[in-house]
Amino acid sequence: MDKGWGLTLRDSDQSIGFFSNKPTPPQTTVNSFQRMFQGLEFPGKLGRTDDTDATPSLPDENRLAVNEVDFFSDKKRVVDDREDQDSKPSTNIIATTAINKDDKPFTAPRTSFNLVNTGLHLLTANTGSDQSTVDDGISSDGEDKRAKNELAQLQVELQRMNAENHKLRDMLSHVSNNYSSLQMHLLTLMQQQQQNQASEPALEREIGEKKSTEIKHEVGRVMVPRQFMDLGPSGNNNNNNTGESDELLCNSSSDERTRSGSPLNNNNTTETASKKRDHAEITAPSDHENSKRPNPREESPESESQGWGGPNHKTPRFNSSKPLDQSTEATMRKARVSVRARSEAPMISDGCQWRKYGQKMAKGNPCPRAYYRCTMAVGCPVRKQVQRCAEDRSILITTYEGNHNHPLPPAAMAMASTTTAAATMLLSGSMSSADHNLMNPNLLARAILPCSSSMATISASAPFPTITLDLTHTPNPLQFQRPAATPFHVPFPGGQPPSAAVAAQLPQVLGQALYNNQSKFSGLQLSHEMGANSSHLGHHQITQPATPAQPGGASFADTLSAATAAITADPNFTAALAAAISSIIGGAHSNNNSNTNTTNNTTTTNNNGSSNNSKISSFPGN
DNA sequence: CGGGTTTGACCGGCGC
DNA sequence: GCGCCGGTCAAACCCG
Repeated sequence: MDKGWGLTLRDSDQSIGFFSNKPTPPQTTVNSFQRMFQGLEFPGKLGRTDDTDATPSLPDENRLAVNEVDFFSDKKRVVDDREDQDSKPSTNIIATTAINKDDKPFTAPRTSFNLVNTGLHLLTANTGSDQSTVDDGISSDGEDKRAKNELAQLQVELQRMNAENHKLRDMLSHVSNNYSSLQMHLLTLMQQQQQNQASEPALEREIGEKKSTEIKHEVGRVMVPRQFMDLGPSGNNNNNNTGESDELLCNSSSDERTRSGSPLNNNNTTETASKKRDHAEITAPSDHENSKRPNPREESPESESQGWGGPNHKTPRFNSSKPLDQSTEATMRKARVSVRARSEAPMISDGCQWRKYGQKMAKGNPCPRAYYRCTMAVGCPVRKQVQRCAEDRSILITTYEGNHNHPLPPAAMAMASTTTAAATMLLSGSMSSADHNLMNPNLLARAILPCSSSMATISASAPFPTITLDLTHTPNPLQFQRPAATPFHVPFPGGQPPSAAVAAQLPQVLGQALYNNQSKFSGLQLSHEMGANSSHLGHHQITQPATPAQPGGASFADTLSAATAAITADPNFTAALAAAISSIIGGAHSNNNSNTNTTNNTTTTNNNGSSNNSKISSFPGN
């Protein structure tokens, strides 16, 4: 006897019903559905995974009695534990259960639901022997027992599904990160190819014929930014300097370094850096809580090699057995992303979890400098320094280093993307220490970031390449001329000092801007406007709307105009800024969905800052 | 009690 | 060689 059953999702004014005229309905009571759905995630519509034609029509014999129960009549909301849950419309679940005239319980095979948008697989728990009845509110003891059993089953199933959901989410994050890495890899290669074609003459003019050959050699090497996720050891790190780029971007993987047994080393590297630690430490990076280590100096590789650099970074653990591959880490200069923002809070929110591991009084600044390391994963090499500006203590300076070696929540991807993008760019500009003398970093910076202003500076000539986002100044739109020796500037649309919360998002914006600009202009600028006109493009883009500067065909100036309009129209700086950046980069990656998402997300962003939930944009795949 | 913070000590590089 | 300084450690402490 066919028994119909149904489930209706009511989203706003729309009701989506799923009815089955399969021979047997799911053996689940309404209350079971309710219990099952409570606590589950319903970001989207509900569907069925069986091949049943979900027609609302029921066989006549099934239309005997219908109980429609609002699962959430108790006003309990289904809480999506994901970060973006707030932005999702609430969905009420209505279960429509058809029963027999005589209220006999259904006998049903195991029927599965799919939460379409989430991959959640929802199975109605039942067994052939455990029959459930429609809960009419009047339960006998036997029914109570069955209900309890069913509840237990459902809870177990729910836990299992939640675990599966988490696993799937993690997998998705992982895949996304890998995608990002690969894309950056590709773009970097493309850029380098274009640089080879376009910039070498300029470089040769600039640095001389003799050294240009070295640069050609260098550029010809694969400077592959491997970051975030471990993409495996670089295949051609035999070169003395190549490893640096790898290091900058893939040093995040402490595991990799551990597996490799030793850091990369550079022949050019003075071995004094590693002389004292040669014996150490190819130890397992099981630290995280290094405070419990008996020998603190034998800490995880990343923590050793990923010191903040400067005169003190403890990079070098020279392993003489691998002199070539390991050399780079000794000379590794850490790419840093420094964010200056006005904030009264002790720390800007960037979506990551940090553990403070030290505080020092830095010279020349009465404010102490705090040291944090990422604790979202064991052995994550990412660290940051937080210090207030000596001149203006309302300005908080946060400096990030390293790349996360773990999946990131959306809120944390902003900073991670930034550091990666900045590192990529800085790598392109700074290369190795040896080549650094040959390569004008600003030259490369111009190539990567044709727009310039006063909002961000890139200091590739520092001991450690650092990009500084100065979010405390009003950008000067007229400042587009960059003397070759001055730091390179990156403009940030928006004419007011953003809050720290916004600052937490801006690195993402910058990162994406860098990222996109890098790909967008690497060929364009270098090939067409390299050199004296390198600053022209940035101005041009602002002032001449007709510039067809985007591969996607859209006018860059148009997008900037739109950005300006967005900024002026929207008091919400975050949203406006995101819209602006989205517009700016919109054409760079026509296939980059994140651009679209940028705008979309922006419109729903809570600008106040709690940046964790606001996703200005996401790196492709990050 | 576990995790985070504080803070003095320590380490290592660099400049003189 | 020595001192300075940035970065890190880790025991003690704090807090929920």
